[in-house]
Amino acid sequence: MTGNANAERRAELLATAAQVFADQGYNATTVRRIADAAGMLAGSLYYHFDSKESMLDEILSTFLDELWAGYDTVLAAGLGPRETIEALVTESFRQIDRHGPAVAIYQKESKHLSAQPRFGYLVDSQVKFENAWLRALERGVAEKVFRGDLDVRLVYRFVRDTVWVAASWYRPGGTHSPEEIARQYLSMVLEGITPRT
Amino acid sequence: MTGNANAERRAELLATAAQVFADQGYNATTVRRIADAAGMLAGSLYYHFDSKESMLDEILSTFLDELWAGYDTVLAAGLGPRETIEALVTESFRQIDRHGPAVAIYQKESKHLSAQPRFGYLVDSQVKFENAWLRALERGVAEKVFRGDLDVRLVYRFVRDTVWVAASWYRPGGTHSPEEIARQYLSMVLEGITPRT
Amino acid sequence: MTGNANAERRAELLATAAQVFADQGYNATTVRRIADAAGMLAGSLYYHFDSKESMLDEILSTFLDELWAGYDTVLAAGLGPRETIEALVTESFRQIDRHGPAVAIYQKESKHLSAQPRFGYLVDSQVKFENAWLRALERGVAEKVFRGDLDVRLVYRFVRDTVWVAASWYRPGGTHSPEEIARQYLSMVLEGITPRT
Amino acid sequence: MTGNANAERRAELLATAAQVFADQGYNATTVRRIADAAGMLAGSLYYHFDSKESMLDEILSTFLDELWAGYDTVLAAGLGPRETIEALVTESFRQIDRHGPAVAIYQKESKHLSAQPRFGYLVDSQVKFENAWLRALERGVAEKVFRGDLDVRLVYRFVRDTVWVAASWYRPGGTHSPEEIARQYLSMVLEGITPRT
DNA sequence: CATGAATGAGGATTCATTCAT
DNA sequence: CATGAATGAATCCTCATTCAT
Repeated sequence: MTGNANAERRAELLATAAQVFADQGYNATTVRRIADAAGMLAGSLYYHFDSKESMLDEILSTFLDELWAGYDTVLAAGLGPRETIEALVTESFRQIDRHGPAVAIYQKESKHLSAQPRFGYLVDSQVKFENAWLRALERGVAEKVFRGDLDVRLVYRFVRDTVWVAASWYRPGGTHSPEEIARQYLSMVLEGITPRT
Repeated sequence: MTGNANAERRAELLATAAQVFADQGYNATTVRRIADAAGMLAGSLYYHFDSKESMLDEILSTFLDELWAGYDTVLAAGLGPRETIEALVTESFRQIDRHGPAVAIYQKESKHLSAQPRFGYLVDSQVKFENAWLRALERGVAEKVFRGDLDVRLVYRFVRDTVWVAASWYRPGGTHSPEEIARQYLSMVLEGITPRT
Repeated sequence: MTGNANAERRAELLATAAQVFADQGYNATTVRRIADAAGMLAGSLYYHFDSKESMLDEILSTFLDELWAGYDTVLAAGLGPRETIEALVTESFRQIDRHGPAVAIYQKESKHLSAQPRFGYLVDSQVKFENAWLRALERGVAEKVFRGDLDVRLVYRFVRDTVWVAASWYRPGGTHSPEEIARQYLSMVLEGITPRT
Repeated sequence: MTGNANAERRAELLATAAQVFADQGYNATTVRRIADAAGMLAGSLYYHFDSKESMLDEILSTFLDELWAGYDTVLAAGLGPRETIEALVTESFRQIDRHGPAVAIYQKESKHLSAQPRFGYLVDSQVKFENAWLRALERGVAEKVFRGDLDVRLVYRFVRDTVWVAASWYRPGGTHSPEEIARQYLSMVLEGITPRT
């Protein structure tokens, strides 16, 4: 059971760190601030983690692991293009609900982290991500469930950004559940904001 | 002409700084890096600017000034709600085209900068921004040119994010002009990505 | 006992810093020099103190606190004017003996430090000081134990300077004890250097 | 005549510099501040002077040259010990009147400047100064015009400090002329502040 | 597990100084 | 003579990290 207690403590500390990273930015966050928020001294964190960077690493990779668990299930389900997009969006909002800070960190920091070998998996994930979405969109265009007069790449970015940027303002426990937000988002993305005649 | 040369040099250096800030993040950017990119020594920058922070300040306030010049013209034109939204979006993409780095910096840093009194104007701008968009959307719903079954606040965030996040990937001089991108974005936002019957 | 060890270390470091400040002047003293004298690295001082200025602050305010503890006792004792002057001078030499460096720093730096709000207490102290001495001198003139043909303000400065400047050459543990020096100073100040007939 | 105009300008600039050095301390004074006070840019000062240090050097050596011109006249006049002391004190106050800032600088900075070879003359001057005063005092004790029960070295410091410290508060053009101040100081030093029977 | 104290590598900033114009 | 722009060394300070207790 010791290992379990240990794992719980780690998770707790990582949640604290993620919160602070998301609020202040990774670089602007001092180890001391994390330690303050965790009720210990800066040096003490090094009993649990190798470095500030390894905290960031663990936060991001844990998040991506869970994200892909969800995505892979969706992608393996053999859904039609529109249903795939709907399921991916819904899954994404669930991740934002669960891993808000991690998503926010990912948004802000992933671009310049990608340069470091240690964070190469960010690039891998992004490529895999792009492929999955593009394939669904292209299938949709081919099957005429999506419009064919738009640049697919632009549509991809549009949908992707539309979903993930929500992490910057979404707060768990608010008025709307992630599923409700996903529903409205999808409605806008799919139907637009002007009324259908 | 001396004042002019001076102003030009400042603008040049600020453009360089903005580029680096956008690439690496404000905190992660060292003054030395900016100086390197400008072909001078770190200390020399202090002949032109008071501090790293004042460079950031000047970059952001210059951008916001130009942005509002454009927006105010649109808002004063007495357009209908749909035309207002179209004009605001198009204007926004023009700003992204012209002030790409400044927009990217604004996206990434404005949240935690807002806390500092020096950057209070970021909050002011954001409030004014939100009011302008919300009013146009609400008028549109009232006049039935926009759907009434959606949470207006959510629509606002959707459109806002949709537009500005583009700064993170848009590169001036690419295949699409800002107006073309605006056109396609608007088409998606207004009509959705599924074909109308 | 931990708090005690902490306080002791602080006091030790402040004594070192005071020594260096007194020798080289506050501005000319680098943090590194203080650290060298304390046997640590420059950065390590910041574990104990906020800034170079806060070291100076603590040195001066500690000194003034002790000085006023002594002075207030004298002033509350209800002595006659001559005895008051004698006691103040003697007390001053004791402070020079104990806080030599602090006194020297006070002499050299107080004038331009007074401008800063943080060091406003230097002005307060100086005013209180002047009042105490002037009152004693004036009482002495009224009671005819001091000469009435001299400008009291000039006498005040004369006595004041005469005492404190001694800090610039006095070294504890020399031939004369502070009391012996006070005795000879008082003898000169009160009787002059020409023999009485 | 160009040399003359040149010399005047130099003197003017040095007076300005001396004022600022005296007010803020040599180290705390930036070349830019001096230039501001002189109505020019920092770089321009280097047309007139080699360095900030050479300004200080010229200020101090000019002062000491004039001081010794006066002192040497007094010392060569063959006066008695008391008259010598009186004349030296009076001459000193005249120097304070004329070279106030230089005297103040000398007081504050000479101790740590003495270490540098360039300012070796400060030590020479001080030694010569001490000899002159000690001789006069010792002659006075021998001739019984000064008290013999005091440590001569202490008396020397007492008189020396008493005189020079006045530079820290003396402002030319005030109520008292330098001669009047000298008169009252001498009266105190010679007769003390208690009334003679 | 946690603390307290220190390390040492930067990083922003200051400033005397130079020099082409 | 003076300016404007730049240099580069030095300074204060921060902060991730280490480690004996």
